[in-house]
Amino acid sequence: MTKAEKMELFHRDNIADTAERLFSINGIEKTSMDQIAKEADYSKSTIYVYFKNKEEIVLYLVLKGMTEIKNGISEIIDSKDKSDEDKYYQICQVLVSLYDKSPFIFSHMMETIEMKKEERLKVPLLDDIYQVGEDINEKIAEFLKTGETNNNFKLDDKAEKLSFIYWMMLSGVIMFGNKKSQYIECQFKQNKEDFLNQVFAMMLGIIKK
Amino acid sequence: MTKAEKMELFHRDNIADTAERLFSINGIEKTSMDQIAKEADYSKSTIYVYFKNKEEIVLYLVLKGMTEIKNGISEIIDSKDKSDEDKYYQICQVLVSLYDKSPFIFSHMMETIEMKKEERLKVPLLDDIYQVGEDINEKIAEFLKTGETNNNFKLDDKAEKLSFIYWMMLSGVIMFGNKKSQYIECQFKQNKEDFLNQVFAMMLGIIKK
Amino acid sequence: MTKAEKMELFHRDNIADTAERLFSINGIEKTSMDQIAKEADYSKSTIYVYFKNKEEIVLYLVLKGMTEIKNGISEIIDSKDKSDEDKYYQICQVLVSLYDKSPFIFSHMMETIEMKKEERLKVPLLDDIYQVGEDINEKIAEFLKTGETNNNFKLDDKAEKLSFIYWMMLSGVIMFGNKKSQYIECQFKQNKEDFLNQVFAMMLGIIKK
Amino acid sequence: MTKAEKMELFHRDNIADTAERLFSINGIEKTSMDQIAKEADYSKSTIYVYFKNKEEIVLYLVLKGMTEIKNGISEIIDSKDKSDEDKYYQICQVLVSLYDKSPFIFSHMMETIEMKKEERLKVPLLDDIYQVGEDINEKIAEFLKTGETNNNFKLDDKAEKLSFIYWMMLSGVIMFGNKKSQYIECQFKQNKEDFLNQVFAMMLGIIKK
DNA sequence: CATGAATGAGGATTCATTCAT
DNA sequence: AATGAATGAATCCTCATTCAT
Repeated sequence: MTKAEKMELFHRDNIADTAERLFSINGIEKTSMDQIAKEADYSKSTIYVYFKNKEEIVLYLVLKGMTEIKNGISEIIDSKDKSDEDKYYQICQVLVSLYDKSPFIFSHMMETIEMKKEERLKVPLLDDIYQVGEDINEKIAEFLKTGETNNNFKLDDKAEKLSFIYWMMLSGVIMFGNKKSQYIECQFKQNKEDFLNQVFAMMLGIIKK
Repeated sequence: MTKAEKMELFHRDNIADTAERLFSINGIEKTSMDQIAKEADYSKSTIYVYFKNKEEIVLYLVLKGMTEIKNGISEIIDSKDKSDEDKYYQICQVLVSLYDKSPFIFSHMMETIEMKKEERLKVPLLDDIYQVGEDINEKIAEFLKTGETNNNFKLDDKAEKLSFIYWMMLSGVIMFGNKKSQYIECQFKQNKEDFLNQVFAMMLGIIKK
Repeated sequence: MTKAEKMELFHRDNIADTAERLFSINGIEKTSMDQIAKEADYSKSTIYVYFKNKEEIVLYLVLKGMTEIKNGISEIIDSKDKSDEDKYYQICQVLVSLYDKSPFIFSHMMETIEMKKEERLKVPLLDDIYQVGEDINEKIAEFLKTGETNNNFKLDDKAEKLSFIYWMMLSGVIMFGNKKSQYIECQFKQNKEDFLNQVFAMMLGIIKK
Repeated sequence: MTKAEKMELFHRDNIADTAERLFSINGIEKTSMDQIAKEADYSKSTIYVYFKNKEEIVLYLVLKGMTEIKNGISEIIDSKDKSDEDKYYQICQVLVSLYDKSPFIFSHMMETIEMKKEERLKVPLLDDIYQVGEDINEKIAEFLKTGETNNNFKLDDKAEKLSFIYWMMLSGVIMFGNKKSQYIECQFKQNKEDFLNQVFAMMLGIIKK
């Protein structure tokens, strides 16, 4: 990595981090490029030097967030001294943490995916995001298979598909649970964290032997 | 209902239906009042005669959609000649149908809920929507309890809470499943409907005795 | 006056009174015909049966207000048992009272006057307003002349002109004094009424012998 | 002052001057941002680069106008070779001139004043305007006191209060006199200027010894 | 006589993006 | 490499007024 590349990365991260903060507080739509520029202490045009447009900032952050998840769950899955059940709950926690930091990434992860690689390549980062998504799915699939081998899980379908199903249920539940946290507290006298853990447990029941 | 009220309702529905179509295609934010007016063949100002603002159109549609769900599942749950399992799958189908027609309602149902009634009452329809949501939850809770009585289900927690958990899982899964339908078809060689039914079955497993 | 005319007058006053209230609270520009109609409990179109447009309501009220002034000060001036000085202060009070009730009339009285009678006649009521204005001026002029005859006032110019000058000073001072009432209270520890009376006294000094 | 600041000032003044012209002709409310932009030959959005909103243009002009008054009358009051009476009439002329250029400023000066400094600070320029207003009042008060010392004036109250009273009378009279200039010419066969000077003379009589 | 219904014509403000320097 | 300057294109919403019934 040349010095120039390092500088570039530095600035991109600088900008992206600021954007992440603002997106998380006010949402993507209600965060203007002006705000990002001002808050990150760059001129608005400079933002456009490092990112082609607003969407690219979003995608950059999504890629970053998903990579974090990938690394987070990989580490958990690859660790030797944990039970499969522990691993499962820790994977859930990785997602919960990401939501706490960058809720808007979840909205993006729930969006339509472009299946034609050639189309994806037209938008910078889009294909990378797809790949990381696939990596995550494979990693979880691997975890499920290992669990089955270990006689902890019982899979009724292909691991890759089950992995995807878990992914979608978890994402949906975490997003929903966070949005409705007030409702949950009022109605069930239970904080969001406990509630989510209860749901995670129920979901685990599906494959637990 | 007087003739005048009928006319009013007619126009409101006319406008709302057009909006529903546009919201479903382009999303709420990217649908402008101009578009709705043009497409519904009213002048822009006339739209404002029937709806106070854009949000009211959205809420009108959300209320309508949720009321449809409520009625749909009530009918199913109250019917005498169906097994509890059949009822469950049919409830799922009600949600699936609504998504097909008005996906944006799901986005709204996943949004934060205002818990202070006095605040809800400030925005027309908001409290009605809340009430219908509660009705739906209660109805599903009732269904779960009956299922338990019938020895078909085994509930590990209060029916109302389980009802809510099912609600959020179903909503999340349907939304996610639809957004990712292409992915599902490509990866798992399975159409969206079958896929969703498989997930519904897995979820049923949680409470099935 | 036929019954029909009585009805017409009744409705006009009904509407105008409501408008007066709203104009006084929110100003003319910020009061919409919708509001007037709703508040007066007529349909919006009915308003247009009794008044050609919004401006006519304003003019109707201005005419009414100015006629009240005219009558008020005429009564004072024509009364036998008051000193000229008392009469002066009472005239001032008539204006003060009108401002309290209908501040917006003052704004109108300070507006440009159309001098060509043929032009005035094109807008309903405009010429009537002009005439009442003239009447008021003449009445005050008469008062000043009597005061001079009584050896209470000393006029340095024609009474009609002085009358107009007093009219403009009084109007300006009352309007200004009301708008700045908070400032007056804070800076001079004096309530608006006392302050205005002090100014009226100073102004009286100009002609007092 | 850097070149950039100069440019900024140049554009602000460019825009403000155009607005001033339009405001003077058609009034503030009836002048649209579109008009200002078109007339000043900027794009509408560019206007918003230099002014936050329409109100800020108004306040900018009000501040400018009042500062002009302040400087104008300060210069007059501080000059050594004029009689107090001359100074008085020249001060009146400063106001008359401002009205000729920017009548709408007078309307603003006659509006309610926000007395809570914290509230004023929320709107850019508002507090500055207040301060300049105070400066003007103090300067006139100083003039009155000097006149008293010089044995030319006889003050019956505190100079600051008299200063304010003169201010309000003058503003009111100039505004009224200008609006009614046609009436004055027709009725009294006298041009506006002479008429106003006559009124100024009468007003001077109040404090003249 | 009263009005329900409909609308044309604005109007303020926002913001992502471009481009010359 | 960084940015100051400028803007085109939207977007939501308001309201006085008309007209057929």
